[in-house]
Amino acid sequence: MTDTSLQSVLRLLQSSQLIEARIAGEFSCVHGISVNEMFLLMQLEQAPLQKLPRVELAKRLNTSASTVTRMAAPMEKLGLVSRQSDERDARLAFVVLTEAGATRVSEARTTFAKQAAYVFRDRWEPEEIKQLSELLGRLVAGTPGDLS
Amino acid sequence: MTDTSLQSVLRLLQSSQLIEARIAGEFSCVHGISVNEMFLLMQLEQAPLQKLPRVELAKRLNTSASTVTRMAAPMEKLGLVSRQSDERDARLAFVVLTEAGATRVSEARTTFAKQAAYVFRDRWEPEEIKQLSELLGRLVAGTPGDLS
DNA sequence: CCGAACTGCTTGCATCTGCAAGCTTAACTG
DNA sequence: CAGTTAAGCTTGCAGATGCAAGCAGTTCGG
Repeated sequence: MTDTSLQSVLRLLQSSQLIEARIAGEFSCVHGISVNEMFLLMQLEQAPLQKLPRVELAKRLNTSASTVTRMAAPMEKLGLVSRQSDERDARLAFVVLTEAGATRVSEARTTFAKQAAYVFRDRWEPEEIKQLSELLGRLVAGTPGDLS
Repeated sequence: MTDTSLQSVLRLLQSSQLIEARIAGEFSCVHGISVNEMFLLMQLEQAPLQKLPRVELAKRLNTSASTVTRMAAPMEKLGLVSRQSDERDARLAFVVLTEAGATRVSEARTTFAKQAAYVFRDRWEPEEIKQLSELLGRLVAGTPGDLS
């Protein structure tokens, strides 16, 4: 008799790997950015002023500050984000979404949505996808970086 | 108006990151192996003869052959798996689950199950967890490495 | 029987990531 | 006000991973 929670988490991690592997290659070829880079842009897009301090961004992406530093550098060269410091607190270095970044993330989301739809192609009723979305929503609810 | 498939996949990837981050540290401290190493052992455990060729193992773990080679090496030194070649086909190098490996994966699964249960602590009805498990089951169904 | 194509595995290289240490700046304490 | 502590960011180092190349062994076609 297998534990239900165990089975859920196993399947969750496994399906996540599966989907990412299926999506990642084509996605980055089309848009020149990785899925994680899109996530970064989406976090900025969602922020009130389209900008966030690096530490805050790290929390929302479930990653470390050093990773954010290293992700932002090449994206800055591409002009997708820019750097901005705070007048009050000279320690803060905001990552700011540029217009080019906003355009890019919009295009990327479209591609991503198509790939997501393909994951559920046939065999899935709209109602079931909605159900899955709501259940997963409870797992991410209340976390700092809740997209969607 | 957000697309439901998009939302589902976003939440799926995000919750996967979240859960892995929450679980990984304690897990590897307790058992001396990573979650991915446990997955490798579980694949062997599930195989008919508790052994698999490296390429097959790679497919089931959704990873590359080189990763399997590099994961197996240290685990062999720990005595959790051993290497065995095929009499008929000298190219094949099976990864074989040892008794020590079987013991370890059993212990690890127990810890993992506790951590999985903790993910759903309060706010989740057993029925909901089951529902989530079944929906995710449809995503992994038919894939070569379906655990659970 | 022999060469060509293929399969399974390993290894060099590049990339991504986290941790710990270090730097700069801010806040707190006596 | 000075010294200490803390916060934000970056960087050196180590570990994990994928791709492409290379090697060994098998299979297929003539």
